[in-house]
Amino acid sequence: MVTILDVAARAGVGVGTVSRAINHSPQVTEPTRRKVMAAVEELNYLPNPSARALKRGRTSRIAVVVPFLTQPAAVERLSGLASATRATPYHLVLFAVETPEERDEYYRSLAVQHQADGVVAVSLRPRDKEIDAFQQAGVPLVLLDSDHPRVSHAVTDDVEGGRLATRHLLGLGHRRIAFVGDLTENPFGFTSSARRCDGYRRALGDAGIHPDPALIRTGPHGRDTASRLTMELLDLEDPPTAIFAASDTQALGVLQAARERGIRVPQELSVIGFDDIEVAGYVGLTTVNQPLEASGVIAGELLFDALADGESPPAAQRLPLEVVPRETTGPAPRDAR
Amino acid sequence: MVTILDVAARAGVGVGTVSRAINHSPQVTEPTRRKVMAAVEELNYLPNPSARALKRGRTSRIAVVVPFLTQPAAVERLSGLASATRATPYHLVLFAVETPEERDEYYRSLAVQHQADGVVAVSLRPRDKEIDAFQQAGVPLVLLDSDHPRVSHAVTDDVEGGRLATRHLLGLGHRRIAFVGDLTENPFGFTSSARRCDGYRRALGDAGIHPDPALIRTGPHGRDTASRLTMELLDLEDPPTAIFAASDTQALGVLQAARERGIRVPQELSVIGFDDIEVAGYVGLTTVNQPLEASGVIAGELLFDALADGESPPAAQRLPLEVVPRETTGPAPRDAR
DNA sequence: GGATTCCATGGAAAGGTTTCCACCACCCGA
DNA sequence: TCGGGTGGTGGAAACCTTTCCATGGAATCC
Repeated sequence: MVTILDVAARAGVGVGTVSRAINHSPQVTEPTRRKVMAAVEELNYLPNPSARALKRGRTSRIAVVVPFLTQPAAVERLSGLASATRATPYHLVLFAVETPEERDEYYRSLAVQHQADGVVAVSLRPRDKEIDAFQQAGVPLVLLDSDHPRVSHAVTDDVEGGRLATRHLLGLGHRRIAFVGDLTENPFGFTSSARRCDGYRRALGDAGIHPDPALIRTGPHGRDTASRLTMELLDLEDPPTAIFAASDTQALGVLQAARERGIRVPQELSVIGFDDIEVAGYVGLTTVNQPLEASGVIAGELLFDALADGESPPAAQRLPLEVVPRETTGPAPRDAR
Repeated sequence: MVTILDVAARAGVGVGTVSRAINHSPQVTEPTRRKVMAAVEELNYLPNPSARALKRGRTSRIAVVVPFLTQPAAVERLSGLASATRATPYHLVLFAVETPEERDEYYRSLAVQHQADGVVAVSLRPRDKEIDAFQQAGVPLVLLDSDHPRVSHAVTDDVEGGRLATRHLLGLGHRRIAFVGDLTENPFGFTSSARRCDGYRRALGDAGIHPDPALIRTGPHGRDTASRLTMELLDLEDPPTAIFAASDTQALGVLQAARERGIRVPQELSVIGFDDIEVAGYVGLTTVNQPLEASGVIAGELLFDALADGESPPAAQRLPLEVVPRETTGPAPRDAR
C-alpha cells in the first residue's frame, strides 16, 4: 500500500506539504503542488479513507436506514437519494431493516458510533430519546416519509392525501367506501397509513357520511394481506362499491382479490391506491401521486444543509400530492346510489 | 465522544484488556470481562469504526457498484445482496454509476484505496487491467450479471436464455421473429443483450431460419427507445409476428408501441421479455425468468467465500432460467404461417 | 519449599492521515 | 545593511483502536 510518506519521499517534500497539496490548501506554491501531483500520479496514490476519517472526525458517509428495501416506494426514494449524493464527496451506506430490533440497533449505533456524518431514515419515526442521542452526538438526522417537530423531514401531507383519494371516490358517486391499510400499531412505528385513514374519515365526515367501522380493515403491510382483507370486505352483507388502499402495493392486492372473485373493476368496484409507483401506470391503477424520487433528492438536500450549517432549526418539506385518475375508478353502480 | 480509554478508566483495567474483552478474546477472565462490559454499558461505548478499520486494515464494508439504480432488475439484485449481508459484520456501500466516467473512477478507486474489503460489481464487466489492480490490492471482486474467467461471478446463461425465448415463439408457430435489445457497443460494456441476441440467432438457425437483419433492432436501454424501435419494426413491409425483447423494461416499451398502434397482443403480435421483474406478473408479460434476488444472495456468498479463503480460484455460478408463459404470447396468426 | 512455567494484564507502538507549531528564507522598509 | 515580518515548508503530535511484548503473580512440578 502506498502512503503519503511514499509520495512525500518521491516528491522530495514533507508529508504536511503533500497533505496540503492534495487537499487544495492555498498555502502551497504552484511548483510544489505540481511536484506533489506528479508523484501522486506516478505512484497511483489515493488517501486512505479510514485514516482520513479518523483524523478529521468525518467519514464522508451518509447512512440510509430503510425498511423493506424490496418495496418499490423505498427503492424510488433511495434512487433519489443516490442522485442527490452524486457529485458530492459523500457515499451512501445502506442499513436495510427488516425487523424492529434492527431498527432500534441502527438508530442506536448510528448516533453513538461515528459511523456516518449524517443519517436519512426512511419511513421510520424516531423516538424522543433517539433524537436526543443524535443531537448530543452532533449527527444530523433527516426523516423521509415520517415527521417529527424536532427533526428536518420531507413528507407528504398524508391526511390531505387520504382526503383527496376519498373525495375522488365521493365525486364519482360512491357512498360505501372502504379503507384497506396497515395496522395502526405496528412494530416499526409507520404512521402514514393511519394518517391517510384519518383523511379518509374526515372526507367522509365532510360529506355527511359516518365512517362505518366494518369498512375499515387493517393488517400487516403487503399485497397478500390486502387481498385477504378485501375478500372480507366483499363478503359483507352490504359490500363497499369503492376501496381506498393506503398504498399501491395494497391496491394491487385489492385488485387481485377482485379478479379472483370475478368482480369487474371499475364497473362493480372502484379502487384507488397511494404512491404512484411505477407499476401503477402499467396496470392502470388510479392513485394518489407523491413524488417519490424527488423526495429522496429533497431529503438529501436537507441533510447537506444540516451538515453545512451545523446548528440550524429543523426544516419541514411538504411534498405535493395529486390524484392520478386511471382505469380502476369509475362512477358508482346505479343501484348503489 | 467516549473512547476505549474512558472505558478502561471506568472499569479500572488497561486499554488492552478492554479491547480484548469487547473482541471476545479467550484470554480474558470472566470477572474482568464482566467489569469491562459493565463499563461499556454505563458509558454507552461503541468502538470507533474508522480507528478500527485503520488498525485492522479491514473496513467491514462491501462496495456495490451498480449502474442505473432505478432499473427494477438492479434493485432486486441489490435487495438480494442486502439480505446476504445481514447477520454479517459487513455494511453495504452504494456506488451508483450513471456515466462511464463514474464506472471507471469507481473501479479505480475501489482497487487502490482501501475503501471496502470486497466489491460486487453489477452488470459491469471489468477490463483486464482493472482486474490486475484488484488482485494486486488483495481486494476480492465478484461480478453479478457479467462474467470473466479470472473473477468469481454469478450469471445467467444469456445465450441459452435467448434460445429459450426464441424457441418458445417458434413453438407457437412464429417464423418472423424480431429482436429488440441494447446496442452491442455501449459505453458501460453491458453484454447480456448481445448474448441474448446470440441465443436468438442460434435458435432461429437451428430451426432453419436465416435471421433477417432488418428484424434485429438495437438502441440505448430504456422503455422509450424500445417503443421507438418497435414502431420501426411494425412499419416494415413484412412486419414480425413476434418480438423478443432483451429485457422486461424493453418488452414494456414494445407493448406500449403495440397499444399505440392498436395492434392486439397476442392475437396479432406476441411479445416475450427477459428477467421476470415484478411488473411482468402484473401486466401478464410472458418472459424468461431469472432469479434476480437470489442472484444477489449468491454474489454475496461468493464474496464472503473469497473474503474468508483469501486466494481461492474464481468460482462461476450459473443461474437457472425458465420461460414463464403469461398472456403476451400466443399462436402465430393464421395467414403468417 | 523453591524454581519454573503459564497466563492474565498493562501499556506502548503502529496504522495513515491532518493540523499545528516551529523554522527558515526571503522580502521589504528603514 | 540589518531587522522585522511574511509565508511556505517540514515534522511531530494527535485521532482511536489493536496487537505485541514485557511484567508480575499464581499455579505447578520436582
